[in-house]
Amino acid sequence: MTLVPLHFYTSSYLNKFNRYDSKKMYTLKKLYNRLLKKYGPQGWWPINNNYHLKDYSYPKTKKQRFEICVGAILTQNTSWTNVENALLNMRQLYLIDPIKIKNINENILTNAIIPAGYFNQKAKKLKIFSEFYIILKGRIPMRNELLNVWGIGPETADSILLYAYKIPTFVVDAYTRRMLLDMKMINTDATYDSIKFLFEKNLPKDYKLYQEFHALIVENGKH
DNA sequence: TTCCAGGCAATAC
DNA sequence: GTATTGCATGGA
Repeated sequence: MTLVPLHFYTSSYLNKFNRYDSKKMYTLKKLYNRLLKKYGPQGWWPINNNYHLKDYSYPKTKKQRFEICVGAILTQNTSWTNVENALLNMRQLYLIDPIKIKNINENILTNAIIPAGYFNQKAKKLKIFSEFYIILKGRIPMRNELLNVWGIGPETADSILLYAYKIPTFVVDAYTRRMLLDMKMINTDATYDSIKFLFEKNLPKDYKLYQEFHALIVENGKH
């Protein structure tokens, strides 16, 4: 399977649906096109409260990369508006920085992220993740390394890899599962990894496509 | 008032 | 190994 740019997924491409595509592949591509047409590009991951539509060059700086990681942890089971308020507080304290987070008094950090909910747990998670991040020294983490960090589960790990590091790994969330269940493409007992594999097997490994697809699924889930 | 959001770890069975 | 429970704010 060749790498296909985002623009390739247009209705004209679907009209030329070819016999080498599997049924699942066709279904997923059709789903993607339907969502993209309905909601338009989503511009994820938002950086500094800014959605960069059709610009897949982010993160542009190390600070932006780390901000995505922080946001991915803060948004666990929490609405993004609450996370934005927590990030706002953190920016005012110059806390979008792994060394600052590692060294700052945990109570101050906790206080800053109160709007994000689960603040005691998340403060601890940010501390632990920051130490891990510092040790990386800029190296791209392996998925298993991320999963071994306390507080980082499969969705957070994949979000970090996909949006902070542009690694084409598909992010599965509650909306994704619900949607595929409705489409009868999976059973209720499908594991996270099996759902992730379903997308990765049937779509080109294109980080732009995965970034947009996951964001569109979330947007659709909100409706 | 109740329910749930861009999950995860700990505990129970 | 799978099912349940605690974590917590803010908006609908």
